[in-house]
Parts: sequence; C-alpha cells; structure tokens
Amino acid sequence: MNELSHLKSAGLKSTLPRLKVLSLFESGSERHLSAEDVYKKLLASGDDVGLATVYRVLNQFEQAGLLVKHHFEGDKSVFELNQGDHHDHIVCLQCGRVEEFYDATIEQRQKKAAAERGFELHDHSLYIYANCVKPKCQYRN
Amino acid sequence: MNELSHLKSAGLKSTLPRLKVLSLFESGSERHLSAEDVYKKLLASGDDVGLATVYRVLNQFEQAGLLVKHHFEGDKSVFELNQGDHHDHIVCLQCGRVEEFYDATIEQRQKKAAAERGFELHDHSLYIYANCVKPKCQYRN
DNA sequence: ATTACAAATGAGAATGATTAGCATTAGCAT
DNA sequence: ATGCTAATGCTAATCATTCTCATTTGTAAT
Ligand SMILES: [Mn+2]
Ligand SMILES: [Mn+2]
Ligand SMILES: [Zn+2]
Ligand SMILES: [Zn+2]
Repeated sequence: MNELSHLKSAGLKSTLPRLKVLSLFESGSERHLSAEDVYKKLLASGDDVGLATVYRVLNQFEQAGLLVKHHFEGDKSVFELNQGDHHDHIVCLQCGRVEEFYDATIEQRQKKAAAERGFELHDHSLYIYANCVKPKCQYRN
Repeated sequence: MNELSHLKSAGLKSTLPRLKVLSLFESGSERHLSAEDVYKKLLASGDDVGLATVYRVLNQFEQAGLLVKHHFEGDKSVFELNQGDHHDHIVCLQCGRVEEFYDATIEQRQKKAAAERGFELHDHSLYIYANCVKPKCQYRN
C-alpha cells in the first residue's frame, strides 16, 4: 500500500508528475488543495509539472479513488487524500480554514430522507459555512 | 407584497427585464432555474432580455433576498424563489429532478457540530445526490 | 407632457477555471 | 537497446460568468 502500488492497481503508470502530486498530498502539510495550489507548490519546490497535467492527474486520482474532490463555496474545486473515512466540512468564510467532522445522526437522517421520498441515495455533499473564532481564525488576530 | 413593492423595498427600479424575470419565477412552472434557463424561457416567450442582464438581475434578486442561489453538482448555479422557508435538496443524477426536504434534526446537529468546534455558523449547503425510482424518474421510463 | 439624470440594459469583450488537441517525451515490456 | 503506448506540456478552446461602455429607460421634478 505504497504510492507505487496505488498507481499500479489503478492501471496508471508510475510517472514523475504523478509521484510528485501524490507525495504532495501524502506529505500532509495541507489536506485540501486546489489544482492551482498543487501547481504552485510543485513549482515552488522546483518540480516543474504542467498545469494541464496537474488537472489530469488529480482527476485520474479521483477516479482511482486515491483522492476525493470537493466544491467549497467559490469557483475552484479542492482535493484531499481519500483515507476511507467519509466526512463533511466546516469552512471559515473569513480565513478559509477547513475543519472536518462526521455526524452519524446526520448521515442516518440523510439516508432516511432519501428513502422516504423514493430515492436511492448515491452520495451527498454537506458544507457548513461559518466564522471561526479569534485564536484560531487566521483572519481575525 | 407584490412584485413592485418587492423591487422598491430593495432599492431596485421597476424595469421590464426585472418584472419579467420575477414573474417567471412566480409563475412557478419550474422552481429551480439557471441563468441560461431563464434566458431561454424569456426568449421563447418573445421577451428579449440580454443574457448579461439576466445574470445581473438574478444576482440582485439574490442580494435583495428575493431569490436563493444553489450550486448543484455541475458547473452552473440555479436560483429559486425565496419563500422564507429554508430547505435542502435531493437531486436525481439521472433525470435531474429536484425534490426539496427539511429535516429539523439535521439542522440541529449542524448547529451543534459548528458550535462544538468554535465556529459561528453562518449557513450551509446540503445536496443529496440519488437516483429516483421508476415512475417518477424521467430518465428511466 | 417635458426635461434631466442617474440607473439599467444589451452586445460583445474579457475573465477564470477547466478541458481538448497534438506534437514530443518517457515508462515499461520485450 | 528497441519499440510502442501512454503520459506530458504547451497552447488553444470551452463554458459559465462578469465587465465595459455606449445607448436606452424609469422616475421625479418642472
Ligand atoms: Mn476533508
Ligand atoms: Mn429548493
Ligand atoms: Zn477563520
Ligand atoms: Zn430521476
């Protein structure tokens, strides 16, 4: 279950750009990254990867189940490592900080809401937009 | 509480394009409409309104609290009449049908989740993606 | 009804994120 | 080492949405 085997089992060649993108996410400095974020971080570390390639790789990784894609308020989508655990997100409207949470009751009730209305639930997206409070908010302070 | 007073109280002039857009939503044929949807419907009914104006008016109406904007899966955003009641949405991945629902427990737990983590909840977006079942699904059938 | 002026509109250009096309390069299996 | 296919990196193209700016309208005061 290392990078290489992940790629292989997804039918993806082990190329330099893919390894770099993957290790960026696994380094864990920031969990939620946009394509632009990834692109810039790679440039900054001297690894030149084309922006188009970043987009392609991110989408392939999503398809392969390595990454999960989210659409926070705003235009650009963000990716995070898929660690098997589903969770939802609270996003600070001021500083952009993201906190993850999981609430079994909410999950439960969503299933129920869908079922009661004759839907077969496929998945869902839940984002809470809020303001984080003084000490943690990078905006206030 | 008619169209005109709505516009006035929002500090918006009562113009032809605005009246037309508003009555489109109030006619209630379809609750959830994208800018493109609105534009095409107006064209179809012989009312020529520029696409840029449609976008402008929709956003002004949102600011004024007349409409609510949503971002269902996909790129384009949709608007619906604001009737005071908050609700969330189930979207059929096959036929695009949208059903609204409200679950007090879910709302409650979101507030709690935010509070427990030191956030002041501002709002949230919850979309359930699912497949609707035979009789209602415009896709199967 | 006319006038006057700010606000609104419409057409098209500009933007920003994401994708497509294509010539060139690099994994990987002989 | 060779060859072939998939992957990369540009650039150009899309798509939704916003911006610009010259022209038109709504409105409130003559
Ligand atoms: Mn997350
Ligand atoms: Mn709705
Ligand atoms: Zn914050
Ligand atoms: Zn359906």
